Amino acid sequence: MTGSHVGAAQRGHCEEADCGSCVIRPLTEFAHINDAGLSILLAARNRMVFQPGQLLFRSGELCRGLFIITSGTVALRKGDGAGHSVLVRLLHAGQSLGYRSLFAGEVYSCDAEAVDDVRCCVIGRDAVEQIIEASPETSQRFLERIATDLRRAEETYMQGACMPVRARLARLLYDMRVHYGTADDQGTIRIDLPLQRKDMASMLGTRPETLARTIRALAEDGVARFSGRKVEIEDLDTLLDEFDSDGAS
Amino acid sequence: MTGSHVGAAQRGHCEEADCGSCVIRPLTEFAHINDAGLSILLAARNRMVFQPGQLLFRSGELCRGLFIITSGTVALRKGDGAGHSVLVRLLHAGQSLGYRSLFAGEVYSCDAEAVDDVRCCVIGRDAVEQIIEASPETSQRFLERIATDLRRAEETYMQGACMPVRARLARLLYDMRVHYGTADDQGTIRIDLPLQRKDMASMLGTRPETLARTIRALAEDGVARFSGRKVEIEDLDTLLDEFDSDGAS
DNA sequence: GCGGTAGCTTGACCGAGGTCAAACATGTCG
DNA sequence: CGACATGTTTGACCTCGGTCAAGCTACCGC
Repeated sequence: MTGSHVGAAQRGHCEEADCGSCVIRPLTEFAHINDAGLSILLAARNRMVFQPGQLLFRSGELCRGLFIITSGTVALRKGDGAGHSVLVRLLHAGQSLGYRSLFAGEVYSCDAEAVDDVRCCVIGRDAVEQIIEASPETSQRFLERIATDLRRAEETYMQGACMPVRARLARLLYDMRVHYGTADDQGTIRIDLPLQRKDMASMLGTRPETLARTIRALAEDGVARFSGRKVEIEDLDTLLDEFDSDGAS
Repeated sequence: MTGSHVGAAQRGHCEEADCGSCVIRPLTEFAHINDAGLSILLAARNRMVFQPGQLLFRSGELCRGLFIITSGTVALRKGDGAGHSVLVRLLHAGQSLGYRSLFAGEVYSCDAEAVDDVRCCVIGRDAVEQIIEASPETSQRFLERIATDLRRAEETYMQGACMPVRARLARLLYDMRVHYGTADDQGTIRIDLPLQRKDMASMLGTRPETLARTIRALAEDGVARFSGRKVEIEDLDTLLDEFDSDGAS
């Protein structure tokens, strides 16, 4: 996995001269734009690379445009005035970011931080407007996207309000399985967590200490075995029970 | 209260035959549609009235279309599988609802409940699509709207995660002041809360008992005086301090 | 008036999770 | 390799807020 961004992968995503043949674009809101839109996109897109920890943008800045991740993972972080900071969500290849501020006409409300090596294309806000004008169904895609984000945000809020940390952790693992997990033939799931404990904690709206304790509790109950950033889950159903049936053991 | 929707109030909002002269429309996402859009709107809109407690739609239903409130207040409620229910937000005249499901192409994720007597116009989803087609800048308005909602949802989430109930209550009062408050010449603010305690509590992500205690605490500290659904706030600054400076007294 | 029914408030208790501090691991760099 | 910094885990403690149960208070119909 460590070598995955040389060779095929590197060549795979938008590293070609042409957006038209980019393997990432079909995953984005620009999947179905017409030729007029495509040529605006091609002219405007600006490739960038970020090291782990670097910020794509920071809260309070004016929205320069739209970022489209072509490889890597980006974390959206929101800090309250005081020390507290919450990791709002993780974004992966094919997902765009910055659209919220772009469409609301507001400054960024989050920091966007590269979790690993991140490559992305940046499209200036004027260009985005032109593309939408040329290819109006693009707004539909963005409406869809934000509307889904909104539901998820509200669900996350609910979970924070009425589920214990343990159930939220179970759900987080369940979700991480998709992007960072593999299953062997016994059905054992192995997840390679992309985050350190304190970031996991801030995704769950809790502290590293509590997370550590919760992890131990899960381990003691045989739900999941943790070792550093690696997790092994023997049986997915036991994990599901953690949040389906309200954590009642 | 029972007689309030006869006479002036009834005549004021969209009770005319014509959407063009509707005093509410300029507040909505359809403020600037062209004549083509306007005539689709007029043909499609369907006026409805709801009593307090009635549901405009319920979670899980297919999205029939867009609701535009012309008078009254609507509460969006979200319940988890178990007994828990959270009041997500309040909506007022000029605001639309149902757009999240409409654009995401999902079923409703919340119950929408009339808080008081509510009048609204319903526009079928096909009509909304046609209006957007006729007047594409309408999508911009909706993008703006949802993007703002998303930021607010994320802020609410943060607050729940890292502010105590007391600070959240202070902020809620501060926000309610806009719609339900008046200020006299001494600067005393009087708010007439639209909700009963249990709904206030569910907006704050807490229980009525805790809310009652918090209310008492605020009263004892001279921040706000409560009496039933009436609140008096002598000095807005003391209220602001409650959440600006992290509730450190 | 008077009982009934919601809603609201209070008290007593308890538990999940936050905080502080210290030990332990895991790097990474000279 | 050892030294230092950074991340993780543990323990001890405490507080905020949830829960349960009991009074209050208001409003409503009779």
